[in-house]
Amino acid sequence: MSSTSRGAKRAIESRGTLAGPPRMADVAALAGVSKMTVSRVLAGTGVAPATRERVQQAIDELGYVADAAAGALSSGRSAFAAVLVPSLASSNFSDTVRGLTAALEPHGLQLLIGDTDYDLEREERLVRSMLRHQPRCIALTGAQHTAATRELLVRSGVPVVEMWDLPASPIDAAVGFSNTKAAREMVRYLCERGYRRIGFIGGASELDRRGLERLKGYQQEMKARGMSERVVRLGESPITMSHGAPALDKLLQQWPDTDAVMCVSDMSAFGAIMQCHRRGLSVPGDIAIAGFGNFEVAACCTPTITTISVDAYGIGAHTGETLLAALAASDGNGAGKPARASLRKRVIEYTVIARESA
Amino acid sequence: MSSTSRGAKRAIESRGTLAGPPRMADVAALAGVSKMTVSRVLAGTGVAPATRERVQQAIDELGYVADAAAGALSSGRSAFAAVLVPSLASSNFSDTVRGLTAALEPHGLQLLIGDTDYDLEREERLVRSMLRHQPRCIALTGAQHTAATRELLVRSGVPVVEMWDLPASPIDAAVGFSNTKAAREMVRYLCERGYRRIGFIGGASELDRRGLERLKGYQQEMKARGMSERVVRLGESPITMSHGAPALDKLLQQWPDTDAVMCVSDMSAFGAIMQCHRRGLSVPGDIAIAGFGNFEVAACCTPTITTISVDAYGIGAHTGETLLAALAASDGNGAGKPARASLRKRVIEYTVIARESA
DNA sequence: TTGAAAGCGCTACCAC
DNA sequence: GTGGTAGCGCTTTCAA
Repeated sequence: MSSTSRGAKRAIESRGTLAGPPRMADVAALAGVSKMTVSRVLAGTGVAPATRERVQQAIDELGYVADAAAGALSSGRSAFAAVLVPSLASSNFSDTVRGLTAALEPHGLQLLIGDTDYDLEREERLVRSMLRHQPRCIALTGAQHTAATRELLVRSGVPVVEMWDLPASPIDAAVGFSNTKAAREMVRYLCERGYRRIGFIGGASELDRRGLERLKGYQQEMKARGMSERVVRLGESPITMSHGAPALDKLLQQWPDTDAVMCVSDMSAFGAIMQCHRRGLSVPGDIAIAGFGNFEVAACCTPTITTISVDAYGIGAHTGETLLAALAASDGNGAGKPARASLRKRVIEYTVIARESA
Repeated sequence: MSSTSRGAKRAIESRGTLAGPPRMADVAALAGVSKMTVSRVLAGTGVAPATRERVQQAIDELGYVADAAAGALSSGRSAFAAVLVPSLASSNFSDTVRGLTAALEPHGLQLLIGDTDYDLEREERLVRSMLRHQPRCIALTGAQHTAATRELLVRSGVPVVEMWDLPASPIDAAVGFSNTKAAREMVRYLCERGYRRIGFIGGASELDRRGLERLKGYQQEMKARGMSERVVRLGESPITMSHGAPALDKLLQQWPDTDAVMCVSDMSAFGAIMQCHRRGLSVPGDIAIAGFGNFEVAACCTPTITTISVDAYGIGAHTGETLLAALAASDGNGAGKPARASLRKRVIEYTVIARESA
């Protein structure tokens, strides 16, 4: 656009030489109909079969691709749905994104995916950036957000679902489970198996809220049973496989008689188990190790890892359904009731998967 | 918009009662300037400090968020960059996406991320869908696409980079490496270590093109050395951890004297190693096992896995830079030279990481 | 079933 | 440094 003015660009086109991609008007001209008819063909609404055929041919011939920005501007509604996850690298969250995609894509929604990197400030920036595209709905991870993020979200009037947690006061709605309760359940499981000197391995930073919730659950249940805590926190959250080994070493150094370890995730549990192998400790003979999340590695590793299974894909799928319901509700109303009014909390089940390691 | 007409909506607003989110005109009115000045403040161009201050206050007070669709339509350029990867669940590809994000986000580009699920038809649908949003540039994975995809891409005039491979005739440019050569290098490494009866474990389907390239490399090098092939293909590509165990069993059943196994990725290598543990085979004492990709598990597992390290993040980062260069070039030109003209192939280095398993 | 006109919210362009 | 005007490409609305 540096050498051609707006007017000039169209002028060229009207002379038959296309400057840039074809527009709806070009399709209309080629098919001998009005723009409106082309628009109707694209939308799949009331056009005579013969006309539709001609228009479709013109579309194919020109390789026409409708401009979504213009459509969104004109109709007042985009086809975007925004999703924010802490990390795309975690299979847990990528499964959630897959679930969301499966639910929303068939309804013509295009996902705007963002990776917050476990950073609330970055989440705020991403929310602001995504809001510029007028998404129809938003899915966030977790209950923790900056005040500005909440404000932006509330003001946007767009239905919001928070995933992977059950916030006390959600922005609109939530689809998740109590990480604290789930962790308590794992402690209970270990106790039933006869373990009493149970340690916990988790990350050192405050970034991974769900990890902190799990630690809290461990602490609550240990306290309730009058057992003393053995907590090792090490590495930037969320800790990965490679942190498992040093964390196990530190735990055994501080409390050598530990008979079971509960890890904040299967990743660190795996690292810890590998370290046990290196130290010549048998799992669970010498020490039991449990994980969280039921990642693939937990089922493949030797010994297989006892863990808590969470339906990550289901969280995404349910979130998608919840969001769709909200959109349908707001379409039905006289634009008065906001979409979010129809949203509710939805609790996702989790289960302890007993395997070889604990 | 079901009960209020377009005109009515604005009319309400002009009476002071906002129907819907604030617009630029509302900000302008509140700040006592024209829309253009607000637009300039947002763009960060030539506005007197005092004016800027007032406008910013109005923006904050109203919680104004500019509409990207309107901006894109008016300026003729969106702020989108499209990325298509086969799977978000693979840390390899999510690292590539992170690299792309790091390169493009600082330039104000918003990533449109798509997951093709290793499906070329789905890739075509996603490309079509993304093209509707007029992305400034596109990054795809692999060299294989449907004819329609190529046509769509070429017609769009948008710079395209294909990642993770070095296509013979790229659409525009490529950032990747030869998976075939890399695999040959691993065979050579194993030979240097004295292994001769080398097997290969990979997926059964044709979906994972890069996996097939690696198989080809194995076959080429084995043939060149006059060694006979031992190939097990099992499971939907890309095969994961859980396929490693049955594949190893099958390989040893068919060729019991195998002394080394090269796996299509670290995932299957890990599964194979775990199966060796179960069978009481020592790695590499009884059998050597090598992977591909240098995933985290390769460094954490016991024994640590010999593998080929590929800079997945770097592929994304370089792709981002390549794309940015193309955009800058097209901005500089008199809109004549298309952006893609300045694109070239870029070869990414890989190295064999010698670890314990082979 | 089809078309014409108006306008969505913003930015390029040119005046001042 | 600032404002007015004219669209960007599409869909809504209403008339034929």
